[in-house]
Amino acid sequence: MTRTYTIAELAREFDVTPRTIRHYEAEGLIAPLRSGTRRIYRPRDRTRLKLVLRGRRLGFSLAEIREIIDLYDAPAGEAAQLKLLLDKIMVRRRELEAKRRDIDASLRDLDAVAQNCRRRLASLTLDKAEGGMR
Amino acid sequence: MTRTYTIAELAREFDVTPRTIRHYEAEGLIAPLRSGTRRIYRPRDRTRLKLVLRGRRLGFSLAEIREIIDLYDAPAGEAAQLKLLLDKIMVRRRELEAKRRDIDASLRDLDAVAQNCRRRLASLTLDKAEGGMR
DNA sequence: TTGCTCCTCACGTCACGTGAGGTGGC
DNA sequence: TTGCTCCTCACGTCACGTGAGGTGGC
Repeated sequence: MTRTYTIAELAREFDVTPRTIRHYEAEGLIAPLRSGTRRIYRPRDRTRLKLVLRGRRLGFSLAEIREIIDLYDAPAGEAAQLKLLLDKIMVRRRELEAKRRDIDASLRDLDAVAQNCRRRLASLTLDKAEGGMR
Repeated sequence: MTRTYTIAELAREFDVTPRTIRHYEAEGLIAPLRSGTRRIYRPRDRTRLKLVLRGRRLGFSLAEIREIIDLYDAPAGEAAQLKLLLDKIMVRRRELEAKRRDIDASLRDLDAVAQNCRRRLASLTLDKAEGGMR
């Protein structure tokens, strides 16, 4: 008897609205059990939701997220199939690395502004001290 | 006399549609010059567009992107203002670091699937070789 | 005049947000 | 019965996509 979750529990845990979780189900990304009309989420549903939300935070569309998650539980298959799967994985890898470069560039820009900010602040404090010495 | 760009040139360079660029102008994120009805983009407009697109690739909303870009050319201001600016910068920094953790987690997952994939592939090739030896 | 590039509506779409109104078990 | 949580429509919004129809300079 493994743990289950209600929609509100998952919504709270991942800080999204129930509507968002229902939407992912309507799009076929999650498939919880039902007890009458209520949805029952198993650990694997929770894991899937987690993956979807991580993809969303990185700016992927739901269609892209679906393809990425499909890579995780792709059928074993033939050698040709496995090579194709490896190719797809490598394409996604490169996309993620490109995103990381974007992040690093943004961090560099922010740090430059922050440094400039601190210099101005230091010189302001200095002026004030000199004013006091006059 | 510095360089200028047409909307089609920028659209090609950054691989977006002209509509996207016009939309950012409608939202007040870029403000190109006009020659009659045609838009004329200066280097600074191009830089702004670049920043907007980088923010978009990272999944920020246009409202967030506006706030982030505003951090770059915020007025000098008083010490209190500067401290507030530094606070905002640090908030954004933490957001970016969280995104980087998401990326690293995704890369680890993908690499695990890829490794598994390569193992299966290797064992398949081995089976084939053994088949030939029989 | 013919192309080409640009323009402004304006409706469609994707990923939800946000109520409106109704149901089911402590 | 009263709350509480869940449900299903269904319309609104944000960030554009995608034509439709019209204009201006080689």
